[in-house]
Amino acid sequence: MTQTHRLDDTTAPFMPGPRAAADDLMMSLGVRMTFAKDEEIYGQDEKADLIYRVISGAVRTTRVMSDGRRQIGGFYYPGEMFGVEASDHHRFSAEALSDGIILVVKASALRAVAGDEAFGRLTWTATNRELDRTQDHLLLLGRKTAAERVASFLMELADRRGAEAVTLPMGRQDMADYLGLTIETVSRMLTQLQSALVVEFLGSRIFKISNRCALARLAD
Amino acid sequence: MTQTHRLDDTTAPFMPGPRAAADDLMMSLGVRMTFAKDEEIYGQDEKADLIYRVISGAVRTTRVMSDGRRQIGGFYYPGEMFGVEASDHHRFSAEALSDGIILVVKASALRAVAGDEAFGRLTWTATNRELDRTQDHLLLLGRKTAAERVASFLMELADRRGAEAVTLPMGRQDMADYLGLTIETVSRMLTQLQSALVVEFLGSRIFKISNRCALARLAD
DNA sequence: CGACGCTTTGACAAACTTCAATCCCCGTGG
DNA sequence: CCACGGGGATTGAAGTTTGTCAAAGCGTCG
Repeated sequence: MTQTHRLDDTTAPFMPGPRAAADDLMMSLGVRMTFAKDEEIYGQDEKADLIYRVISGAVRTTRVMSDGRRQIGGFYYPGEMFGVEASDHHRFSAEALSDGIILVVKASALRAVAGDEAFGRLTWTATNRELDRTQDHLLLLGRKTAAERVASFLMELADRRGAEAVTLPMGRQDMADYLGLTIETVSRMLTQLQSALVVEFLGSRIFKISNRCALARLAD
Repeated sequence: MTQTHRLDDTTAPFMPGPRAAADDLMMSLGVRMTFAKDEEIYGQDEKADLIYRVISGAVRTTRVMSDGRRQIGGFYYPGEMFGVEASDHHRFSAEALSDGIILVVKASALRAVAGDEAFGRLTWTATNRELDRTQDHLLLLGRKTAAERVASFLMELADRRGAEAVTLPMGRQDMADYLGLTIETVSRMLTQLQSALVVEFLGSRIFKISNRCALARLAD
């Protein structure tokens, strides 16, 4: 979807475009916390009274079944909010994909300072974007083939990060758990996309889209 | 919205559970409309300025890919609200599963009468439940086997309808499109559950849970 | 009764997973 | 500086699950 904020891996507080007041307040009220790779930011069923925003690094939300099967609900990149689930407890856990910095704000404090209305707009927007992405994800998992899933994933990532050469902040296992596949299938689809000259990999974690139309077509 | 529906002026039917003020207002402000089986209630990308509630019958929300593959986002039963997506356009279309009556309210009118706060609570709750269900659905589609998907589906339906013998308001194709399977696989899993004496079918559209624990275990 | 639509069943094919081996990148230590 | 080691990624072969195609069963409604 369209980003209201430009993404920036540096900790620069600059954000082009108009910003809501609650947004600024969040930056000034919040506490910056560092997280190591794979460190848990919050756990499933934990009380959800904090709001988070990625400053640097990236985040995944996951849910795990009793036998260890894992589903990743989403990835979050610098400038994006997460953990704003409106019920009182989290339904996914959140972990850092890499070492990074997360802005943490107490929801009640933000509400008190920003006012009900601004706070409501902020959480409403976040929840809404969340629902939107989850619904796209639903179609991907329910009805797309492995090739389409991988193509969709690369496409969305490239759109969200908006760079020429995109770095994957996650390994194959995380991609697989997001796409409902295995790492082997993900790997095979990636080589397939390279053979078709649709994307080019310059290392296992960095790629460039060679043929955007073809990729869009494959993603459907 | 098409203007070809006649309004139904039957008086408010039975509604289980406690109700909020905005809830009552919705019932009195809203217009009851009848829909025929498979009739569209709203379309994808249509403007979302109305709020809906099932009075009788049932509803599905669907998204269709260009080549016809279809994903059902959810089912809605009497007493449940739908169409409260917070962005300005619907991301799924909604259709009647069977002939039925839908309460339709203009969002802005409800807000004006109920007040911002009550209205906010109502839509917040609805959106939240929606996100909750969608996230469960995500895990189902991403990581569950065909047998687990069908078991989960029967389980959830039975819980939501809360009756001894539950009637399936939809055919196999709708179940398949919700579960990310084909009708044949759904059918096979259903016969498998019957052979295992977990559920009992008294016709293709009505079932009873014979062994709740076993079903819960299979659903994971 | 007969036709139609939906469901079930069977045989086969395709997609994806599993298991296992190898490769490759990258950091570490000699 | 280069060899070594280790973790993640890729590839291959075989297996399993699910999809496809086709036919038969079942129920309902004229």
